[in-house]
Amino acid sequence: MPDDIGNELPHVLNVLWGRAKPKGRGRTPALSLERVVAAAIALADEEGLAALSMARLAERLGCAPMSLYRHVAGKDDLQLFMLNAACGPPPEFGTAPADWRGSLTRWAVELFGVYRRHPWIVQLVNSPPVDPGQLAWLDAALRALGGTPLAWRARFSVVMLVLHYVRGAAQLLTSLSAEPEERADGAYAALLTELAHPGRFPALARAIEAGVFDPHAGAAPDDDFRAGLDHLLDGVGVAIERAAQA
Amino acid sequence: MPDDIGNELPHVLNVLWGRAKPKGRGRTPALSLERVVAAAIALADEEGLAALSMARLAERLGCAPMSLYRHVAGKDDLQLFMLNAACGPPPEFGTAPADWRGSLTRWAVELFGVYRRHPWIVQLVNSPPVDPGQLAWLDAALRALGGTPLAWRARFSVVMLVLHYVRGAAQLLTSLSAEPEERADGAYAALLTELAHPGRFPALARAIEAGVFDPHAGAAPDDDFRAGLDHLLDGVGVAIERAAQA
DNA sequence: TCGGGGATGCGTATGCCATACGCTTAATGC
DNA sequence: GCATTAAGCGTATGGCATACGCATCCCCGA
Repeated sequence: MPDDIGNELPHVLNVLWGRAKPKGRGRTPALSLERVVAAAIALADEEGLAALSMARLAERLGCAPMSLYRHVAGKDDLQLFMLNAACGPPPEFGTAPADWRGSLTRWAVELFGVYRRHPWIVQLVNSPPVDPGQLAWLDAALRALGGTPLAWRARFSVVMLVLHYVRGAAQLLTSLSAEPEERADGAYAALLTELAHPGRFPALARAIEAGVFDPHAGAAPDDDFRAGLDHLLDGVGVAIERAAQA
Repeated sequence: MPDDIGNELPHVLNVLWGRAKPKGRGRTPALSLERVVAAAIALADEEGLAALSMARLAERLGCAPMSLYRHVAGKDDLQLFMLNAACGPPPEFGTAPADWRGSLTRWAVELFGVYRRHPWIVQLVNSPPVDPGQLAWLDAALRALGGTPLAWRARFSVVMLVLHYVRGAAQLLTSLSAEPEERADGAYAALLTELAHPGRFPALARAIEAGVFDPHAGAAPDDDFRAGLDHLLDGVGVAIERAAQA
């Protein structure tokens, strides 16, 4: 009886998966879960996750702080809903696309865009995904590898590899470009030049000299992301060839 | 005059980089920065980053909460010191080791160990590294590639690739195994089986069936980590061969 | 047409949190 | 021994999440 399990699920999950019963009685709601979540996402986008408090969210919605708790059980719940809504639908491709590399690249680039648009997502992923939004992305990535001879465990490993890369790259780029107004654009590069003396950190000093941290030298950030992704997918290609020969 | 720049640095950085002047006068300190940081690390290790508050830290040290502020300027400062201290020294290898793959593997495995021992590190990296501890690791990874024909920018890209993978893998493993006591070990797998119906998430459902999320089936977590790392380094190898031929 | 059940909106209160300010205390060097 | 200087910390403030309970208002059945 799988439905029995459903009854034991936390209420958040039942709502997320559309299992909550409609109520239809009582006072007409001025707020809705969707409005609350959308406002929370907008607030986090604009002012960062640290600025997201129930009080400030209520202020933005023009209601009292405690009103929010009629729609979300607590701040953790709210963040789960935010996560589910902010990632949006994954790119579409069939169950076993012929071009795994193109599909996975598209997946990674779009996910990168999501993380760049909503940088707070990276900060609040502390537990494995349980919402339909994130699981849809996971499913899409696994489907991108559907045409390859890899075993399921290997496919999962590859997807995690790409996911971690996308997350890390987005986080790095965000943290580098999000120095608010206190410092100029290349402040980090200048700071490193001052701190990383060649005697102590020879390789780092050479890398800095080469302009690795200089945002204006070299390629655009998105190109850097693509280059790293290509390295990564080269490795996946090796694994796929190996699996095909076995 | 580079020393002028030093005077403009935030005080935290001067302390981190050993540029703070000794004082020598006044009441003998009962606390020390080292003791405060060590206690904070222990607290975060044992009870998680969320449980780290100035009050609880003071309690653990047997002092009043406000005493801590004589050694750190605030909680952010404290966390920077924690980051610097917790990562420890990176593995040793020369400036241009012959075996880049072995060196980088060792680097990644040891860093993975650090993240597993101090899971909170992953949660508080929001800005680029400015402390000697983290920069030493960065330098070591760049040195691991010292014998390859890659350009500096490409080396940096590879290091970031590996770094992101290590971070992500550690975070995933921690979040999967850290379900405190409320649920059994394979609870997440069971939950997914319930939620991810094959009609909606075909690939995910098949992956779950294949036991991807089952902690007892298949390889040990560390082996999974090594397998993913090998995929990744295969890709790096491709890039290195390409650079050698050019 | 009109109660009454039921959910909504929210005022109040509690307890934790970081931390600014300034007083007390004690060690150093003259 | 006394001035100087920094350490330790008591108190207070303002923000935070959120438990609890009441007032409000709407749908539904009579």
